[in-house]
Formats: sequence, structure tokens, C-alpha cells
Amino acid sequence: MVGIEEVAAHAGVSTATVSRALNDKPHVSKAAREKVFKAVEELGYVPSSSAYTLATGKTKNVGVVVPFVDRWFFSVVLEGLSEALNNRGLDVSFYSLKGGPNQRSQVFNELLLRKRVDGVLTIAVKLSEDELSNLTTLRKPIVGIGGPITGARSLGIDDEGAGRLATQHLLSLGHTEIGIITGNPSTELEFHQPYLRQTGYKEALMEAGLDFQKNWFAEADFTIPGAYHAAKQILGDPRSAPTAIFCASDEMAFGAIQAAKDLGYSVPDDISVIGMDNHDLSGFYNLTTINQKPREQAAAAANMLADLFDQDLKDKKLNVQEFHEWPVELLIRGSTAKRR
Amino acid sequence: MVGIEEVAAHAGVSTATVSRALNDKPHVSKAAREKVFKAVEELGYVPSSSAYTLATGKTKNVGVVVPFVDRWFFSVVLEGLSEALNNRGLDVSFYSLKGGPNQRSQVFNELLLRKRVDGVLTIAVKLSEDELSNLTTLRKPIVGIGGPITGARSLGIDDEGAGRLATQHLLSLGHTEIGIITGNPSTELEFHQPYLRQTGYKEALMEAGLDFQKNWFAEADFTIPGAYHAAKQILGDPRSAPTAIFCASDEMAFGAIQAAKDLGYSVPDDISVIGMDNHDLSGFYNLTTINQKPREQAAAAANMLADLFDQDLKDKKLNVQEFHEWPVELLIRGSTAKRR
DNA sequence: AAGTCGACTGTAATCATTTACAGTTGTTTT
DNA sequence: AAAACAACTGTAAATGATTACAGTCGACTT
Repeated sequence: MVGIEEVAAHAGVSTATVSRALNDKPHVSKAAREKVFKAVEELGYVPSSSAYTLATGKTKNVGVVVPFVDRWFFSVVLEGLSEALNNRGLDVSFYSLKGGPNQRSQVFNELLLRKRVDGVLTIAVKLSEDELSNLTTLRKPIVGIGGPITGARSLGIDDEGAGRLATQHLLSLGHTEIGIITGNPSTELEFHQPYLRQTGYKEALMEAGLDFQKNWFAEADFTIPGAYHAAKQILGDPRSAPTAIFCASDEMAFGAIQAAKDLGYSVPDDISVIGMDNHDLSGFYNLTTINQKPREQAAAAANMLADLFDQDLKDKKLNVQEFHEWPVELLIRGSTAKRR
Repeated sequence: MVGIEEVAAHAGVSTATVSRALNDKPHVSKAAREKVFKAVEELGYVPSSSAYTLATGKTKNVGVVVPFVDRWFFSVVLEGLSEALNNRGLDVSFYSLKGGPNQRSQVFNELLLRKRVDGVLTIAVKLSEDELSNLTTLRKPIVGIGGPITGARSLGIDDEGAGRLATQHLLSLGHTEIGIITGNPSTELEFHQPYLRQTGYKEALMEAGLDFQKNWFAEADFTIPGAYHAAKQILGDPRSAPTAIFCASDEMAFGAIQAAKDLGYSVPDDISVIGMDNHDLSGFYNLTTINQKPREQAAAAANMLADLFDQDLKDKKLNVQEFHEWPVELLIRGSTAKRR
């Protein structure tokens, strides 16, 4: 295996010069630089990242931790992170926590800690105090996406505000009987998005002088089938059915629309439905929703972390609590309409 | 930062003994082992993976290369790979090629090659000769999922056979007017799945003595909306509409079913639809399909690669061409029925 | 002409492990 | 009791880069 020494010999310079030339450092003459690159080319030299890491302490690698990836939001964010990080010369180590608590402690104790990463990006994962202090001790900066992280930088939308916004949209269309389909306890991610979105919904109702009605409330597992059944519960009895439904995710909204149609309702003529996320398919289903632009959130978070690497944090506190609220916008399509 | 030397000093043994104890090597007394683990605990020692890699040449890290991840099959496979690899003590470096040819060459030239990974898993990516020979020169084993790779081990289903099987199912129900919605050129993954599935369809038709009809053929982009529009093309004119449609993916089948319903057809009474994949939602939509079990394919591929690491390949050829055909099965649900 | 300066270059220490090899110890065999 | 052996332990070389430091060289100043 050809190392820097052979390159140096072949180019007729020292290893120090090779290193400087390859890393765009100053103090290398044009002639030397050219000789080095020629030698690298001829020998097919590939630097060893482990030697680089050992010498510099930098891995050029970030750990991305997700609870699972086979759901739209997470896969989109992962892709956004990967692209943004690669653009800044960083690799992505991927860790899924789907395997449960065992896998989680394995990830945090064995894998992440082995000095394999310069920093960590988490998606909708709330770190325990131990996990956070471990990482901070190792001087690994952390940035979270999906909600505020205690004790670290994070970025995400205001879930409560988004829930309020969605509900207010329905109210502004004249609806007063508004149902909600939110997450069930098993889907409560670590930031309690379902709970927060639901809180926003209740607040908006209260502000409008309306009461929360239990029979217009249903829980589902954030999937289309789950929401389909939940919506059937809410809409089953036409005498007590609401005229609008707020779903805590677009995928649940798809299920709810399907259920409404199967029950003989027309959307939006009989029932207005609003979702949340702006899923890739929302345009196709003509769904009014709250746009939260996960791709852009991902890029922003990736750059936030990469900026931390570039800064000199020697003396400063490493992980400071700092939530960057990502703006959302109401995206009105055809699934909501004025109350008849 | 506490290193192995401090641990050795604190435990009153040598660094060699610490290393042996920590790596479960023989020739360590019970007493020494205990002292070492106690010292590790007390000092909060975390081994440096870069030093380990430098000394041993092993990274305990595999590169997973995907064309994109925001599609069901890919996210499920990624998750399956991640879980299986983590179980075997391996980390996952994630590389998406969505950014196009630039990102691709960056991944293969800069990132993968920097001796960061022990091996590579690709999902539906066909390696160029250069890419393959580069990796082989660096002695990195490769395993591909999704179709046969020239010059390397791979695992996947028989797309042509699966297309034939799906079509034969429709034929066996008495259908003779059978349409197909397959991928368009832009979705032709590197293994030409759409083309192969379509070939299987044609073969089945031919075996049954039927001709391929151009007006029952449509291309889409593997999405629900794309297939929706494609199905409307095929089914638009009731005088010439087929009585069954084979869709090259379940997601396209969902779109086709929707289109059929919107045109006033009943599924399966008027039109039978069969898909391919066994998507998580196929049960909900009651879709007859071909089950290809991506989670299990992923686990098999991950273990295949991990086994290669454990073997001693010093003399043997590293990347041998070897395709492991993954069995598929027909999964009959309610979207197909006897021709009326 | 000597001194100063700056740009370039090379030597060798450094990073944190693994492991070959040599050395020690205690037990068993002859 | 000596020899042979097995099990354990430690020293130090090796891995492949970066970089502090010292040194060289030519140009410019005085």
C-alpha cells in the first residue's frame, strides 16, 4: 500500500512538503506542488483517513441519529443532511435507533463515542442527560432537528404554533365543529410533536370560544391506515360528525380523506381536511397543509454543525442551548373550503 | 484525553495487557482482566478507533451507497442493513448519489476510497469498471442488492421472472387484455428493473399466445401520481380498456387503482390490478402483489459482507461475480379477481 | 558586504493503538 | 532436580499521516 513516504521519495521532496501540498497549506513552491501531484497521480496514492484523524484529531465525519428512516419526514431529512454534509467535505455515519433501547445504548455508548465522529446530528431524538454530557465531555458538538433539545443547539418548527395555525385556518373558513387526529402514545416522538400540535389546536379553539369535544378527537399511529380508522370513528355518525378535521401529519390526512370519501362525504364540500408537513404527495392529493420544508431544515442544521467545526471553540462552551425556530407557512390547496 | 497508557498505569499492567483484555484476546489472567476493566470504568476510557484502524487496518465500518433514500424500498433496505450491520459490530457510512454524477464521482473517488470503510454495500447501483477495480485494488469487498453486479457478489430478485409471475397470475384468472405500467427511462435504475419486469410481462403474454398491445402500455416515474396519469391513459377509453393491469411497483399500483376508481371502474370487479414489492401499505389497499421482502434481503446482504470480513481472503480472489437469487412469492389479496 | 527578512524545505516528534518477540513464572514430566 | 512446557506479561516497533522547529537559500536593505 502506497503511503506518503513513497510519494515523497517519488517526487523527490519530503513528506512534510507532500502533506502541505495535498492540504493546500502555504509554503510550497509551485514546482514542488506540481511534482507532488504528479507523483500522487502516478502512484495512485490515497491518503489514510485514520492516520489523518490520529494526527489531527479530526474525523471529517458526523453521526446522524434517527429513530427510524422508513417514514417520509425522516428519509427526506436524512437525504438533505447527507447532501449538505458531503458538500462540505464531511461523511455521514448513519445510526438508526429502531432496534429499541438496546440498540440505543449501543449506539450512544459504543459507536458514537469511539471518537469516530466530529459531531452529532439527531432527528427527533431527545438526548438524555448522560448521553449529552458524554458527548460534551468528548467535545462533540450536537445539533438536533425536530424540536428543542435541552442543553444543545437545535432547529425545528414551533409545533404548537403550527397546530394553532392549522386550526385557525379552519376557523377562518367558518368551521366550528373541528376534529383532530393526532399521534397515539406509541408515536410520541421524544419532542412530543403530537401532543404539542394538539395543544395548539386546543388553544385555537379556546381563543375562538369553542370547547374541546372528545368525540371529535382520535389517535392514530401517523400512518395512512391508522388515520383511516381513526377518521371513521370521528365521522361514523353523521349526526355528530365535525365539518373539518386537522390531522397532525399529511400521511394521516391522506387516510382521513380516504375515510371521508368511503363514508360518502365529499372533501372539501362536506368535510375540510388540513394536514401538516407538505408531503411530496400532498400536491397530488390536493391537500391543504402546513409547509415545514424538511430538506431546507436539514441543510440549515448541517451547515450549523459544520460551522461549529470551523470555529475555534477551544475556550467557549461547546453545547449551548439555543433553539432556532424554523418558520412554517400555510399552504392552501383544495382540501379545505368555507363551511357550507 | 485518557489513552491506553493511562489505563495501563492505573491498572498496574502494561498497555499490551490492556489491549489484550479489551479485545478478548487470550493470554490474560482473570486478575489482570478485572483490574483493566476496573481502570477503564474509573477513568472513563474510550478507545480511539482511528488508532485501532491505523494499527490493524480494519475500520469496522461499511459504506452503504444508495441512489436516493426517499423511496420506500430504499429506506427499508437501508434500515435493514443498518440493523444487521450494527448487530455485527459494524458502523454504516451513508452515501446518497442523488446529487448526480458529480456527487457520484466525489463519493467513489474521495470518500469511499480514503480507507474509511472495510467494504461497500450498494443498493440498485451498478458499478462502473473503474469504480469496481478501484475498490478491488484497495481490497474492499463489495456486495450489491437489487440485481446482478458484473464482477462482484450481489443479491436480488429475478425481476424478469417476477414480471412473468405477476402476469401469469392475471392470465390464470382468465384475463387476456392485460395492460402494464412500468418505469420510464428516467427511472431505469442501473439494473433496468423496469425493463426486466416488462420483459417478463411480454414473455408471459407470448407464452399464452397473446400479442403485446401498445395502447395498454404506459410509462411512469414509479410514483403514485405518475402511475395515476399513466393509468388514465390506458383506461381512458372504455371501448379499448384492458381488464387487468400489471404495475411494476406497488406505489404505481396505488395510483392505478385510484385512477380506475376515479374513472368509475370497480377494482377488482371491472379491473384487476397487481403490483410488485409488497409495500407496507399494500395490505391496507388490499393489493395483490409480488412479495420481495426487502428487510430480509438487506439482512442477508449485510451478513454476506460481514462474513467476508471474517474470512481470510488473503490469497483468494476478493470480488467474484456471484448472484444470489432471492425468491419472490405471489401474495394474493383483493385487487385481482377472475375476469367477468 | 554584512545583515535582515521571507519563502521554502526537511527532520523528527507526535497521535493511540496492536502485536511480534522476548522474558517471566509456575506446573508438569522425566 | 532438571528440563520442558504452558500461560501470562512487558517492551518496543509499526501503522501513516501532521506539524513544530530548525535550517537553507536568495533577495533586499543599509
